[in-house]
Amino acid sequence: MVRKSATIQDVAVAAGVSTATVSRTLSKPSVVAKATREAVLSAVERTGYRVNATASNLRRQRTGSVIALLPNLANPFFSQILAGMSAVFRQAGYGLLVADTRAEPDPEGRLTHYLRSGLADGIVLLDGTLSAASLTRPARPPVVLACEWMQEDLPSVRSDNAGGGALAVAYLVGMGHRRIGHITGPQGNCLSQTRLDGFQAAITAQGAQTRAAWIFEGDFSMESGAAAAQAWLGLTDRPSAVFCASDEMAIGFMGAVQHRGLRVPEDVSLVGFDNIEVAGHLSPPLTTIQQRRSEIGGRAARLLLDMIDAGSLTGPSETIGVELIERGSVARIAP
Amino acid sequence: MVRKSATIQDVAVAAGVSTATVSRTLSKPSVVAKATREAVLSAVERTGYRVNATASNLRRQRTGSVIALLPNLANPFFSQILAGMSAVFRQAGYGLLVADTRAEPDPEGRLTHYLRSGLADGIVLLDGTLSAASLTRPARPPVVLACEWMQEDLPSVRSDNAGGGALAVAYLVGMGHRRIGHITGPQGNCLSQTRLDGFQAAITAQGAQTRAAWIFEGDFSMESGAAAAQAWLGLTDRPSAVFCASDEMAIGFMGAVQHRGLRVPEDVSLVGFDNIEVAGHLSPPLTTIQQRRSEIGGRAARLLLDMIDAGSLTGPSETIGVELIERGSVARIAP
DNA sequence: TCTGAAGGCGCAATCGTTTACGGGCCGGTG
DNA sequence: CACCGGCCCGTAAACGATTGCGCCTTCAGA
Repeated sequence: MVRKSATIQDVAVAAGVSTATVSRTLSKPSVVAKATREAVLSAVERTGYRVNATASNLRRQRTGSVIALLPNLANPFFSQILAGMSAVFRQAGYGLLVADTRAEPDPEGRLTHYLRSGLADGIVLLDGTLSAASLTRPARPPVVLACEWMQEDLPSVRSDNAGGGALAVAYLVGMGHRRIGHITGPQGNCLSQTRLDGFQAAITAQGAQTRAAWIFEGDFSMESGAAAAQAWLGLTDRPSAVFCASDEMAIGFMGAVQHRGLRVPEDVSLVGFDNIEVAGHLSPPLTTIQQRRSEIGGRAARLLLDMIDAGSLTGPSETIGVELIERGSVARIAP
Repeated sequence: MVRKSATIQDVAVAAGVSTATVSRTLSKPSVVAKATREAVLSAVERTGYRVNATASNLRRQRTGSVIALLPNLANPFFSQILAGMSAVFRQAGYGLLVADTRAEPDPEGRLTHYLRSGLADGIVLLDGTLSAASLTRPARPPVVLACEWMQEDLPSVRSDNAGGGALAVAYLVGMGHRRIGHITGPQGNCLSQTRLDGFQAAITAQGAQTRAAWIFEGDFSMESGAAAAQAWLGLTDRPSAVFCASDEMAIGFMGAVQHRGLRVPEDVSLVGFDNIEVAGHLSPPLTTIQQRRSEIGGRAARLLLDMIDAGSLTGPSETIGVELIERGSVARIAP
């Protein structure tokens, strides 16, 4: 027969105390006498007791886990943020559940589901496009947004996206570029908009120029970067540099123009955004704006934990600085 | 005051039945009379009742979640397998917990911890290097390995790695190559070994040649691919093609030789392994062996669910076929 | 010696479900 | 009419931990 694992009862018997004392020894060791504590710990050791998290959670009216809702688990960008959260939650004794919102139909329904399900003590939302009406429900768990943000005043942790756009432009101008294009993310996305705003403000501030025909709409994917390259190739009057709102679009762009026999950075300079791992191994290696993904994840996790502890539905938003990683995809040109 | 969410008691009162009937209606609708069932469902609707998973799990002696242990959450290769598992587990009503084994010290201890903790009803292990002695414990949850495998007879779901190596060689020979090198994964890794075996068997079978100096040891990373390129550059007698045991190493290799001013595929042909997303957007696009990562994840998940249902610690291993994706990193040469 | 406070511990209720068991009720059969 | 077998459903006992309440000891101070 399979021996069930020991319960707190077994430990209590083995130590000659009550279950209450065992429980206290394990959770608040300071309130039990030294001798008792040692007897209990020894009994725990002997019986191989492990606290049953389910029972504990039921009694304590919590679930012991948090859930991360992300648009696409397969996207390395998101999974690196997850990695940052993972360690923080684990140390705090929370399990990290993951769910892919876009893998199935009705992503907003999924969010609503998780808000109501009581499956988690908190939610990290990595998809700012979801705007569930259920966020106004009174008895929902705390939610923090990572990377993206929404109109509702949910706390969020994100990079300085506008600053990144400005940084890219300043660098390009410093390298002698005056005519600068941009590939945006999908329309309506907060990241797209903020990076575009930062880009345009810096263009003006730096005395560079851009124009409507040089602003290509993408969706962060490599394919859309390649499509932008086609549009760029079709221009009679091309910008000498393009700031891409994601590394993936920069890669798509680069691959497509190289495929046409043009060269980066001689024929066009590129600056990406994200600093994904492959960026440094391309030819030429990609100059890009680095987001500290792991830190974003870690901060979001800690923020959520604070809210859970405080029983609060709101908290302070945070902005993480970005920096430019200089590599080889931008040419120095004579102005 | 914050209204707690309705319990099964509230529903029972609202429907004028006992809690047992409510529970039965929700889990085995066929055993309650139609009229009763409708009354209960209506009461559920009215009260906004949601079953408390923690209480249910406690009573049913399960946890309702499975845990995926992966060496590195930030690695897109693994996260895509996760994505494949995610949907399957969700539909089966299981939550998917993730944990990063290598993010913290003592990965084997972590595995042991999860085996004993009772936190999950099953474990998907994506790290074949862990060989916890605890796997022999009698009362452990079922475990399946995905991608990798171990000496112990745990069920596993993996690609046809040897077949992939052979496929690469056959293709290269078909393109006229006779002198073929290889970048392996880390020594001792089962994937490395199997791909190497498939490679060498095919070299012999196809009448091509390789030699010890053309076999470079890598670790699947871009850096190690770049290092292999340095070694390759240092050879006086170079192979005309290199089969890389991962796309990442192929990318590192390609970046490094291009950086030296050599060209792919004119100066060296490359075949990768995995077909990661960026492979098709490189210049040249990378010819590679495709692994069906999402399917691996899905199959592993289903296998684990079967084992959980059957209360079994063993199950059938599966091998998923691979295919060669022809792109532009291999030149046709005159033999 | 008596009193009060405080430290240490046990009793038992409680968290919300599931499910074995048994008891009505109804209809059919002998 | 008695009996029996199915349906349905309610009663109540778990599942394993946490914790408010209160009792008992001990010890210091008067």
